[in-house]
Amino acid sequence: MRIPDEKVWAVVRRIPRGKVATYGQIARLAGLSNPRHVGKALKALPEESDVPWHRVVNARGEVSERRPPGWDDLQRILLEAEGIEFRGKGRISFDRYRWKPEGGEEE
DNA sequence: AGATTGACTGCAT
DNA sequence: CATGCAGCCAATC
Repeated sequence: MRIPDEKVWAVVRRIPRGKVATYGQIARLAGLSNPRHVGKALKALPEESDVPWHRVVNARGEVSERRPPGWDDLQRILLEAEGIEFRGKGRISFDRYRWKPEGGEEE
């Protein structure tokens, strides 16, 4: 892998419980040039990992659709378990749950 | 080696 | 607020 996927996982691990981050934020923190690579790293993420990949959402504040339908539904369940509230169709209130990277990681 | 795709983003309409 | 188009890098075909 040319892209430091472990770095991405490290950033995702830093996400406090009850908050979410966008691929762009993670990509920037991980030093990646393209947010798409974040998705690739998460795709290669082993399930035995303790990385809260479910806290990673797209810029619109909604869960991204993966290739196999149904997997994204699991993410929503996990987010609700974290205490995150969804809007009508499955969108998250960013103003409330957006994670502030290395600027005051409060929990 | 060239073309296509992919867990995306940002700005314009 | 939803939709459309372009940019981006790496992996895969």
